[in-house]
Amino acid sequence: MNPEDYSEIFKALSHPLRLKIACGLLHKGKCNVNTMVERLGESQSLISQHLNILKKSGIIKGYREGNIIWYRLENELAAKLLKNIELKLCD
Amino acid sequence: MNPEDYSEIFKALSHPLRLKIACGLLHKGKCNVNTMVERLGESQSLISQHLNILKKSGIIKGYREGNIIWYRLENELAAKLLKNIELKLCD
DNA sequence: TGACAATATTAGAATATTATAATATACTAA
DNA sequence: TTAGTATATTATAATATTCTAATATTGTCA
Repeated sequence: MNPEDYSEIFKALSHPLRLKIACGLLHKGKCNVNTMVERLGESQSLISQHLNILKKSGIIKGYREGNIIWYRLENELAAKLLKNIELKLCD
Repeated sequence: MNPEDYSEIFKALSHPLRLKIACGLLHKGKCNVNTMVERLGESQSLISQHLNILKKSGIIKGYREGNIIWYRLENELAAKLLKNIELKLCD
């Protein structure tokens, strides 16, 4: 991991909505898009776009189960970083 | 601290150069601008601009000592986050 | 004071990010 | 197959970030 790699993780977490999503996943374990849409009160498109950014940075992964895609946190560094954040942020 | 506050800290650390600066300060304790310029091989203006971003986010503070300004990490959350990063990044 | 050293600020072009709106894709069940 | 549900993608306008080059500020010392 070089500085660029590290800063990419920080960058992925540098948006309030992505931070909420990632933090939620840390504590809930998994979540699907529509549930995030409801919980976070943002449009489906916006949630999906931000999920994509988290996905591209390697922080989360999606697993399809029939009609639904479950997202999970899949990055140890991100998990460690998120543990420094107060819980009440997360749902 | 709300999600926006947290994400600002991440944002400040989301650039490779700022991450190097902050990580350097974590481990060296303090540093002045010209030393950073030499160590990081970037222009004085660029270093100064990025220091300003770190300063505005409340991650670092500068203390003048005559002609020189010493920068220090002054944020507990940032310090905790940076401790999750491999040391060899830091000088 | 004037010259110099250390640092900050500004302007501007190039590029990246963000949110909205509209549309597309993938799967399920009837 | 068709309708419906869940999610992804695309285009676009607005805004923000980044870097470079030039200039300004602040403090020291002769």
